[in-house]
Amino acid sequence: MADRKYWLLKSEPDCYSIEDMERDGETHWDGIRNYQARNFMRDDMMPGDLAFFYHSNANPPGIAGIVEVTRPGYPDHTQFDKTDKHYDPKATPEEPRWVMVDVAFRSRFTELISLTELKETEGLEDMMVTRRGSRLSVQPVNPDEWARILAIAGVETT
DNA sequence: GCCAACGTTGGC
DNA sequence: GCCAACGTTGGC
Repeated sequence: MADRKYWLLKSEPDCYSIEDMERDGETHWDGIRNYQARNFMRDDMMPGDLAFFYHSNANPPGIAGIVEVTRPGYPDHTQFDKTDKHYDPKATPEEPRWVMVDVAFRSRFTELISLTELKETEGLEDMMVTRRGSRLSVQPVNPDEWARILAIAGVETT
């Protein structure tokens, strides 16, 4: 797949971990409430794209595995649900504000690649996640960075 | 728990 | 449109 794109998706393992992802097999990536992240999901993520599953707010934080996008952006149902933490009173089904994608489990790394290790790896200096203060929860990853990280993980191909 | 680095909100 | 106040993210 020549035009496949690569991503990094953050999730707090206390909330939803790579183990949960492996167990579920597939899930909605809902609850994203940041416009830049939304735009990536709405405009750029396509089925077949691959993403690192990143554990944030974790000890240690880092990349835990890989998921594949299986459905492109569509309205995030939690924005309409008054009982949901991510309810948005300004969103309507006619004019939804937030989107989600579906992702499927692909692999879980034998060992998590910690943020410290990412920061120490040559060639990853420009990744958003290795830069201080980066809070974006959906980030593009370039093919070179993707390959370098797979090499660390000891994964042959994906 | 602290706090830096944001993004959002709302008064003006 | 400016910007201060506030809320959130997320490493440490």
